Amino acid sequence: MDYRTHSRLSHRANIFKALAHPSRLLIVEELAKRERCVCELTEKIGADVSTVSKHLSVLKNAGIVSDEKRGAQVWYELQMPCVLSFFDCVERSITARAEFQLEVEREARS
Amino acid sequence: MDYRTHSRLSHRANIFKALAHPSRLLIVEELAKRERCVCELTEKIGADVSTVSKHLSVLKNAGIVSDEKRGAQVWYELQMPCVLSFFDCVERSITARAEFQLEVEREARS
DNA sequence: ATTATATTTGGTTATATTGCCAAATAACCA
DNA sequence: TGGTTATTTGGCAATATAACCAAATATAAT
Repeated sequence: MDYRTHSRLSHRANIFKALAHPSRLLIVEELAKRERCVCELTEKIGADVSTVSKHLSVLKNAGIVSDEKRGAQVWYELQMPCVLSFFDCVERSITARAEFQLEVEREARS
Repeated sequence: MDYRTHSRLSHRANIFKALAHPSRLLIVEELAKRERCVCELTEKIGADVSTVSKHLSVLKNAGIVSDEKRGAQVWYELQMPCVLSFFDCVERSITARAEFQLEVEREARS
């Protein structure tokens, strides 16, 4: 793989990596509804605030969310709404696979 | 986060995780053009065959590709073509961010 | 039958990720 | 001012990933 290709794909991989965690996916789903402060997201996720803060920093560095400080709180907003359409793609694939598995098992039984 | 939500998001995260590596993204791009055997992909990637084989197994376990053995070779095929449309989404975001950075720098200079 | 090619698997080492705690920072309130 | 709340950062321990080599397996070729 030449340097230029590797650089392009590494950049792209970083965005996938940022989304590759259940808590961060929950954050994205919540931010798709409306902006949220760290305390609200911490409540939803049920982990230590410091952990959630680090997850948010991963998403922010990838350009997926942005933050804005208002008073003592920091509010996060989704900056890449097109990830949501990929969730649909993933969901369809998961469903298709589950159905395929059932099919295989049905055939194995018969 | 309740158990059901966590399970759903973990599953989804596994798909993102499978795509979160430059070599695996290259594999997806190549398979988007046509099916490929392991040796062809190994050539393109420029890593040890065993490494490429393991990358392929990650993609296969995630349901992103499928494999078929023909003679001594194993041919891989893309099973989740909708990932390609997400690449566009990611690319647009990367470009938008790069332009934003330039803007910030321009303002800083003036 | 033996050799060569294609692919996967096991093992090891190096590196990256994740989670929590403690501490630092910042804004608000009494 | 002093205390409380919201958030981030540093550090550490546990776990997960990734790369290569060596070895195992399967097919093709001589």
